[in-house]
Amino acid sequence: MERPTPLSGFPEWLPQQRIVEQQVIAKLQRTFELHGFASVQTRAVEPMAHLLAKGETSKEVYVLRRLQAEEGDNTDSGLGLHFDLTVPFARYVLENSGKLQFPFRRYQIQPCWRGERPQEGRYREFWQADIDIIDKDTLPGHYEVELPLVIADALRGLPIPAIRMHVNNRKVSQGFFRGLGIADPMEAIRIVDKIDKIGPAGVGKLLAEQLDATDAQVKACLSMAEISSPDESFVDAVRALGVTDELLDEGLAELAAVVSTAAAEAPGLVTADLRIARGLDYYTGTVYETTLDGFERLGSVCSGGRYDTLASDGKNTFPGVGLSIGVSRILGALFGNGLVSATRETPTAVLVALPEEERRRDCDRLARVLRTRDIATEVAPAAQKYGKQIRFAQRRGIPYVLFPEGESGGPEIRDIRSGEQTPVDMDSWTPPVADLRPEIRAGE
RNA sequence: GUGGGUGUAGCUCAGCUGGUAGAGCGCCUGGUUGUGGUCCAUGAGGUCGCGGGUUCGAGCCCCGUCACUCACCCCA
Repeated sequence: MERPTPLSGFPEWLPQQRIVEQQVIAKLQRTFELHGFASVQTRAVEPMAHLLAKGETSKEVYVLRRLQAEEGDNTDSGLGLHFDLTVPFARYVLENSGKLQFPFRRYQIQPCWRGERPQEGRYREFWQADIDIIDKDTLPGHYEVELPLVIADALRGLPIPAIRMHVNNRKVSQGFFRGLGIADPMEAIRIVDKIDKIGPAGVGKLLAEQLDATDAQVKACLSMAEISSPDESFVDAVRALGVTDELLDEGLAELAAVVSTAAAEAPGLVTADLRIARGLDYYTGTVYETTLDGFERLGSVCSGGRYDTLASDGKNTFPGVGLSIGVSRILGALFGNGLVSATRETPTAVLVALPEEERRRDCDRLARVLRTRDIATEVAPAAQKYGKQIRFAQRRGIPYVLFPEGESGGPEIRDIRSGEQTPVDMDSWTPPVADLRPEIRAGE
């Protein structure tokens, strides 16, 4: 086999990076459970009809197909890999609605696939950590306030840059455009969302060309898009533009509730940012986008929103609200800039040195004793010179080497960072907690 | 799908107007004969992405192709 080359867009981490990923995921998991979210996993595939029906026509879905199809059979399986975790979850809720208790809070940490051209921060296979709260018939607004706080809690304590959550409400944009007399409010939302990329002039041009917006309308749209505030003051700013609409009022009230509560509970976390739209059009209320300080160019690392009709079978409707952390996007950026790493690249805390091959059984026994106390231990691969064996540990970041027989005649443990070596009682010795498992840290 | 950039040692990269392929780091071995890191000395390792063309001669020029990468689109 030729030497393989990486597949663009399908990242694979090295063991040390994987340790970081595992610990990040473990932290997310712990926090989500602490907030009462139950874990759910869904299959990798969904029926194409389901994937595409949710307004995701633009999504580049990977389609599943059997290689050994019947001759002349060109049809695919009708299955596609999911591109997020919200759509599969909505399907799961409908399918199991009779067995679930509502409101239902679940978290889901799985890979997703999108057949897009990869570039920095965008992969074709990537992990999302998703939380959603879904209810039957109606969903109280307080959940839209709760979710950002859970996310902040989950990311707190990890060695990653601060996050800033930008929040808007679909009703605000939609109501505003409608009250303004814009022909196609949804299209207007999409255009205004590009303001960071193409600037106010570009947005104005598109609004005029594609939606026949008048100069006055364009001006009002741009003014609206520029509104941003860490508190409720955005409400007055919108009112000052003189647009009245029932939906707009509703949205402003909801958004004000989210922002003011967040400001009180987690100062600096949330900003009302009226340009935020989100491409996915199943959102009906609050929408969230999150930037990492210093990595704004990456785009959003945690997005979501409220959806009222995504999970609906015509008879029953299950409105929900959710947020998804882009685990791969965050880690890829941090790894790429050497901002986070693990203290070692293996779980092993102790390497048992091997004096000679004939003593391997004895060394295995020593290792077993430590393992009974949850100390990750391995025996040296070969009875090389001790210098080599110590180096084996050092290269991997293993903090301790255990010598079966030191000068004292009994087992001795060596902290290879300090070089300190002391006789050890095999039945009681345990490393400091910090050395028990690899830990994640800022920097390389 | 469209456009730009880049492919040389395990990694990061030099390689002049076309003339027999280099460095740093890493790795092996030894100095140190069974206790690492520093230092010193050695050594191994390359289909120059792949295919074709021009030329006495191609890593370098031309054509094609593949991969990676950046941007557009869209998004975690």
